[in-house]
Amino acid sequence: MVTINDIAKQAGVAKSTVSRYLNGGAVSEKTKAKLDAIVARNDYTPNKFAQSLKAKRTHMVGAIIPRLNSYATNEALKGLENSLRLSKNQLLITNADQNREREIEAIYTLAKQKVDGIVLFAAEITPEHEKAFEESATPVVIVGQSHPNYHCVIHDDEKAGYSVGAYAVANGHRNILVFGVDEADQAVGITRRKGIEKAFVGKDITYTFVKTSFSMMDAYKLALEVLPETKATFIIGATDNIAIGIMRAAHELQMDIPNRLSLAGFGGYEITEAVHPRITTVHFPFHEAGILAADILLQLIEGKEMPYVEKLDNHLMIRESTQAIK
Amino acid sequence: MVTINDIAKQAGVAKSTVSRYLNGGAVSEKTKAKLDAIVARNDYTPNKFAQSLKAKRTHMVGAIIPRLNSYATNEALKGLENSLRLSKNQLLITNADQNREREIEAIYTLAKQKVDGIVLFAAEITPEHEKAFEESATPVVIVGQSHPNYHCVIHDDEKAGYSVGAYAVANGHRNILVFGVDEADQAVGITRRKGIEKAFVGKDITYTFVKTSFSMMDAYKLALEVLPETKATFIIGATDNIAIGIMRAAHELQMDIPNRLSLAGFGGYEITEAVHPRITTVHFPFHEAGILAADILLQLIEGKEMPYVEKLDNHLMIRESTQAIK
DNA sequence: TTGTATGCGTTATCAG
DNA sequence: CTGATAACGCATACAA
Repeated sequence: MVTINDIAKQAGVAKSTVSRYLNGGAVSEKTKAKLDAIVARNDYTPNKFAQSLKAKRTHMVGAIIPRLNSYATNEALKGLENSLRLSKNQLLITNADQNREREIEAIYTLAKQKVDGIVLFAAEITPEHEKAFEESATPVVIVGQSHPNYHCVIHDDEKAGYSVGAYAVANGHRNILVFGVDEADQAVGITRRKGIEKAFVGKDITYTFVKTSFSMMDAYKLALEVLPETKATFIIGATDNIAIGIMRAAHELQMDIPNRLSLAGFGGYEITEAVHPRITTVHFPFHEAGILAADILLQLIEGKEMPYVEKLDNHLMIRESTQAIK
Repeated sequence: MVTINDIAKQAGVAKSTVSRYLNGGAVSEKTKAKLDAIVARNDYTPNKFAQSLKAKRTHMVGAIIPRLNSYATNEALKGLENSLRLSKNQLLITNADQNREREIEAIYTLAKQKVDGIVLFAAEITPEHEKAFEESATPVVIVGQSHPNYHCVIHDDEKAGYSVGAYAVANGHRNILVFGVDEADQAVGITRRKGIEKAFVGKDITYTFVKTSFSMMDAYKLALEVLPETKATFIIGATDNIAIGIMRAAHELQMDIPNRLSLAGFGGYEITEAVHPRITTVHFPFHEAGILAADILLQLIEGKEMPYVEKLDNHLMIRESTQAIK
């Protein structure tokens, strides 16, 4: 490995001069030219670890994601990585695989790696999370959930829920079935649901709520039980994945979508456009969420003050899986 | 930040003793007990950078992936990360976003970060790749493509192709349409196709090949053009994504699957089981590929010799999207 | 503008 | 079994 010392020797100067040259300090034109050549010839690059040891700045930021194959986090990750790359930072992705302990562990691991900041794609913020953040003393941005003590990038889940609920009502549906998730997930389990229900207030709607998980397969199985008995004409899945699980069950049960049943989801995943019929859904700006998270984190790392909550907009996309009651 | 020096002072020993204690060297029971307490109390952890500076070993390995939302790479990544975590290594994921330049750039970036090794999920290995690997002098494992100069974990694509081709033939299909991809992707574009075609040799098959990309949308658009005219009774998509694109087009064109058209794909993606009808496909052990890649890389880092090619098996999963000719 | 000296936190060597 | 010391590669205060 070629070090700053090798360069200094070849150039016949002190290594401190080379260091200055590298970091934009005062160097004479002549030595600068000489160093230009020598550095290029050896294609020398400074040792990041030696630098970090001094500078206390690693130019690495960690991301903790709940699982790898989520359209939402993947899109956000893309935005995040891109912004980070432009500002010469490296993204370190850790997959917690839906496991809370691994999520906490990841915070500590990343802190040990001395990342400059952490982006957490969260379902839930527990006291253990807070403790871990406390101890690691690292700037944090949370994506997808809101929390009073941390900087958050969130989606307007209440609006999203309301859009779908109001759309169903406006199209004459009076019996509506919702496949939701546990309240542990604040954004989806509580806020989004609240938005949906708000649309029903004072409207004489028969409304049923059943609880499932984020898994396509679980939604499918539950739908297989629930659908045959339902009188509902409009079904809302709390995510597009859930909607797809429901759709599969409906197909197998020969319940035509949208004639027998309207179906809507949330997310705007690519796959909702590839199935038949295409699924009505709410499009969330996941990519922008990633970019925004990078922005905020970078500012935080610089020591700047930032607003605690950034709420992103979303909009309903009406497609063939839903129709008005005749 | 609490350092080895602080610990040493508190314990009234030399820091070298603490270091030995930390790294399993010879320490008396008494000082060991004392250090146990002090280290715990301060919850001291060694500074990774100072360690890396000495050890020339960062315990980080880099993964370069072509894109984030690929079922295949996500599964492999999961296996990879898990194995790495068990051996106390950190995974650094870099998304090249289908861009060859960014792929090359990533190799250099990771090398600068001094990762101990690199796992490349590749579509194609160009001379630039080779050059980058050469210069970075880092152990490399390539997943999904084979190359004579590097350690590779590959799938038996020829067998996979043959399975599907032979299945179609055995079920009486005589006119077969294949949606393939460019030959730049050796594994899918050449080997897999070769396997398919091998099954047709000497069988009096009318065989048509059309070329598309890996994108679901592209396959859909192409299918919309090609399907109306085709006399084929069996369609093979080179990946499950392509198959899904074809399926959407078939739905829109009111061509019933499987009665009018049998449809098969490759991969075993979860989504093939969630659509209706479920798609016949070849299941590849992506997760195992990741685990195996981690294994090999770790050995390589230790300086051990390893076989250059590991080929993984796969098997056909027959589902409702295909049926025999009546 | 340049060079010298020192420290960052750790591990390894070697003498005690 | 322990401690002093050098070394890893770099940045910087200070002197020249």
